[in-house]
Amino acid sequence: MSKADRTRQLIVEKSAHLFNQKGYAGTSMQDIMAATGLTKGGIYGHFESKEEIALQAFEHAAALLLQLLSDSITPHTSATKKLEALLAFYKTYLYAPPIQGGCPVLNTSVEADDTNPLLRAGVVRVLNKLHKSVANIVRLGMAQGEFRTDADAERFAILFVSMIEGGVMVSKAYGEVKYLHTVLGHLQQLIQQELEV
Amino acid sequence: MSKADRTRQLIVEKSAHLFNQKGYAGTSMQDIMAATGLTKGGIYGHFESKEEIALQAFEHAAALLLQLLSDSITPHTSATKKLEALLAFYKTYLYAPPIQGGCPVLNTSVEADDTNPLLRAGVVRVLNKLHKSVANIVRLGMAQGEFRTDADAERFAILFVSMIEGGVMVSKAYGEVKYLHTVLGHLQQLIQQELEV
DNA sequence: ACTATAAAAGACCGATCGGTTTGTATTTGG
DNA sequence: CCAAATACAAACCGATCGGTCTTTTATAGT
Repeated sequence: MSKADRTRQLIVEKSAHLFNQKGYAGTSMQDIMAATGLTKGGIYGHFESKEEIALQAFEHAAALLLQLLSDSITPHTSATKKLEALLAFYKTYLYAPPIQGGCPVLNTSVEADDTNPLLRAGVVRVLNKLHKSVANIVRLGMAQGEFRTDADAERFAILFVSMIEGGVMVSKAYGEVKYLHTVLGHLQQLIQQELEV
Repeated sequence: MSKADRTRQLIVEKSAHLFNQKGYAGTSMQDIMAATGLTKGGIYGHFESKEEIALQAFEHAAALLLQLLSDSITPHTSATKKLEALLAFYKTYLYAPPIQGGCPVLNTSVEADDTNPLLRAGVVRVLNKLHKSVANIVRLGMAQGEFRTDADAERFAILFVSMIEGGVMVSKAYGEVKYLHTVLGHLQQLIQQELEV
């Protein structure tokens, strides 16, 4: 890994935390300089604009999240266990978030949906992956005979993702995990009542 | 209503739309000047800082939302009808939002939870009101014999609010109402399955 | 209508914004 | 180990940031 690549990665990782906590407009190049220990010359040698850094930072944060989710579900063969692994992941999410500042999809979406088409497009791509991930698990459960054959995988995936994002937002606002945990509890119940045979 | 009061209100109303779409950090005094047709002198005669405007703008947006929700539920006596009126309100929410830019609670919460304690405190207060509103309807339904006496009003309120916020966020990201509608459909189902006798 | 008062305009402030440029270190391939 | 290439520091740029202040204009009570 070349020096340039290492520096690029440093910038992306450090600014991912900044953007996720302070937002795109709320994060200045000064913030990125302080977090990386670099000067403007060093940063703009690798990126041509603050926006490009923000896009890369979001991609990094999203990739990390998707990787952790993937790591959670792959050990299990049972679809129920896979879904429960996702719930377990989010149960500790607010205590030890991979990127400080909460869910990058939620944060970026709310700031970018009316202002930044490129970031918004990135959010949509990640949301699609999340939906597909969950829906695929449901379909696997149907194929493995764990879940009802008339289950609606897409609908369940939408409920799963929306509810968790909502729970994360409310819990972050309050600074209490109770709200997210209530939502996760309901999702657990939903798996049993709507999916399992 | 004095000239000063009218101007204050103009500033609050116009900037509520701006902050809700572009965020606190993303909205400049220039934006507020352009939206109100006033100059800095005219604005800072009524507010002492941008933050004070943002706080008032959030209170205004939240009060408007709570008023519209109240207007939706008061005509009905049945608790089921009241809850369904809330669902109906959110069914058209993204088409004709009272304040452009989506849910002010969601938007403000996501930007402020890590950066602005005063705004975050406002968010918590509004979320409490929303939760109480829904929980009170559930308790009314229990008292009126519509809902099971063992229903958990607080838990239902948390699910109600979290799911809608999550649905709004995902639908706004996609620019499609499908996601919010799926969530609203599930809530309708939840009323029948978990609440009604 | 007149006058005391309040509201708004507009110039102005230092600080900071994102971004560029130039010179100096520091890598890196031969 | 050396030279061409690259990475970074630091000074610098115009524009814009939030906010102040003085002056002019408009409002309100009498």
